[in-house]
Order: sequence, then structure tokens, then C-alpha cells
Amino acid sequence: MKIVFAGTPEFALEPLTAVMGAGYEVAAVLTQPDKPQGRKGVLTPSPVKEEALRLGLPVLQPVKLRFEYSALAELKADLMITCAYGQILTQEVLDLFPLGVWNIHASLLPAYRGAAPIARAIIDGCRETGVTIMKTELGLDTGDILLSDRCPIYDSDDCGTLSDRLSRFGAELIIEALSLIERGNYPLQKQGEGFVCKKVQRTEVDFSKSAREVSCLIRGLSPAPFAYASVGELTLNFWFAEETDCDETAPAGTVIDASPKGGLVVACGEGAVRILELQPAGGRRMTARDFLNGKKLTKGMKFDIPRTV
RNA sequence: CGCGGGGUAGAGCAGCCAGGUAGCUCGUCGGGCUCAUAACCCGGAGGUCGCAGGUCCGAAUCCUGCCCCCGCAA
Repeated sequence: MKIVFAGTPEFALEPLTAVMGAGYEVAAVLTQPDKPQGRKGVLTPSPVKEEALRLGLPVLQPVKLRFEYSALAELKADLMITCAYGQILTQEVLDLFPLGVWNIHASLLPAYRGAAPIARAIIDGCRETGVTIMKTELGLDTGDILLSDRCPIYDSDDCGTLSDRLSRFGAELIIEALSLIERGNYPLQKQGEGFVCKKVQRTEVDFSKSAREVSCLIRGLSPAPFAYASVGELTLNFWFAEETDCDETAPAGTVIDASPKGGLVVACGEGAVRILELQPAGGRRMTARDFLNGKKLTKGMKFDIPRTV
């Protein structure tokens, strides 16, 4: 079976290497074009492209696949796997693969179709999510389901750790899926009513929400694009936070504790959160303890609360 | 030429604007207190102040050039 693997971010790496490791012939890797990154706008290849080159696989990076699929067609592959590729496929592209196009999606479909299923699930406070293998159709993540696997979300998870875990789940599932497809007799299950989640953006923390909502937002947006908050001239990106007990009552956003021993505790609308890792603007990522040693924050200071729209 | 912050003990920072003995919090090492301790008290070690040049009696501090790190925005 000749396979094309389409993917872009780190999440797609484990599945790609698993497919290779299982001995399948990967005819080419399809990924998004190199993009300018960072302050200097250095053209940077996607994680999947780097891995593909390392594996010695041919790489295709059409800007608009819907107009540039002749190279893909010439491969005459049997099947394509998509995994966070980043472009909507057209019917012409889907028709190139006799054994179909199969998608690895990081949610328990039909929930969290679309762009940022992992981050959204954490932000929404879900206790569980998963990975689904489904047949790719024209609709956004609406195709029939072949396999899925559940995965708990822990309070110790951020988007990075959960993404890593789901990536491994996806790798296992796709191998299982390929063997089902090879045998040719597999059950497909139609999706029910679901919903689409949008891409996540850098978001200012609203401490007037509950401690759980705040900690979930922080963890869901870490390690990018981050939840942040400001106090005076200081702006902080938050890498990790947990809910915590607090005896004190203080207006939302108030720094209840800022001692190197006690940690950075901030009052929320309900409860309080303990910030464990953060990054000041212009600085490196550090533990709250390190940050507090610099004494830029003291008990009683208040974080800005974004204006409610 | 997108905007901006920064490089000072192992870590995080202050000191720089108004040049004149290297400071704070934490860690670390030693001692003490305690039934005990991550708690408390006492003491010690540890720094080419990013690099190079310049000004000056004297530069972390002022001037010039270079290297490196990071936040925002794309």
C-alpha cells in the first residue's frame, strides 16, 4: 500500500514515524509551505517537513493544494493520511486515492471539529478528550468514523503535554486503522450533531471568572499563544497554573501571596489560582519562585481585569 | 529598516538617568535552636558587571562598535 502523509505541526510527527515504522511505503509527505517565523522573519520549515527530510521522504508544499495537485496525482498513491495538514481538501484531491483519505483528529468527534480541539477542550474544562480516525469528506471533520480512543485530561496537563499524549494515541490508532483498511472490511459510523471550534488566540486572563476557568484557560493556551495579564507596566505570559485553596477573600485579580515560599497566588471571582510558571515580557520562562525572588510583584497588587464586552 | 525589553554570584532582580568600597531575595556551605522541620537565628563561600575600544584621576554607570537572549506585532 502506497501512502501519502499530509500534516504540518508537531502533533503529526508521531503518526508519521509510526506509519513509517510499521513498514508502509510513504510515497511523499504533504505539508504547508515554509513560513516566516519570529522577529527576523526567517523562513522556517514545518516540523513535519523537517522530519520528512530526516527520513529521506519527498516533500510537497503547495501554497494552494486545490490548484496544485498534479504532483500529488502523479504519485498514484493508494491512500492519504491527513493529520493537522492545514488546508481544506477538494473533491478532486479526495478522488486521487482509491483507498480513501483518512484523517487523524484530536478530539472525540463530533465534538470539537476544526482548528484547535486540544486547546479548546482544556479551556472548556473537559475531563476527557480523545483521538478519532475518520474518512475525510468535504465537510470540516464531518466524515464517518472508523476508530476512536478516549484520553483523560488531567489538571497537570497543558496543551503541550496533552497534545503529546494525543499524538501518541493518534499514532497507535492510525496503524490499527491502516490494517483494517488493508483487510478491506471495516465498519464506519456516521457522526451525530457536533460543533466546530475556532483557532485559539492570545487571551487576557479575566480573574473575575472562577479559579477553574482561569487555570483551564492558562493551561489550554500554554505553550502558545498564552494567556496573559498585566499589573502596572508589567505584562506576564502564564505557562502553568493550578487552582488552590485560599482563606483570604480579596477582589478578583488581587495578589494574595507573592512570597518565594508561598508562591504567586491570585484571587479569582471564585477561589484563587497559584501561578507556577510564567514569563515576563522581555524575559525567559521561569518558575514563579524565581520570578518572585526578583520582587517585581508584592502582595496586594492587582492584575488588570479586561473590560467585559 | 515593524515596535519594545534585557545580558550584574548557581537562579531571579536592584544599582546606571545625576561616574567614587558590588546590594537584595532565593539557593548553597558551616554553626545554632528544636522531639523535629521545607520553619527560625548566626556566620561563610561565590561576581572577567555580555565582548571590544574610547572618555576620565577613577566606568556596572558616560560614548562608539559588535555578539547573544526575549516580549509584542506580522
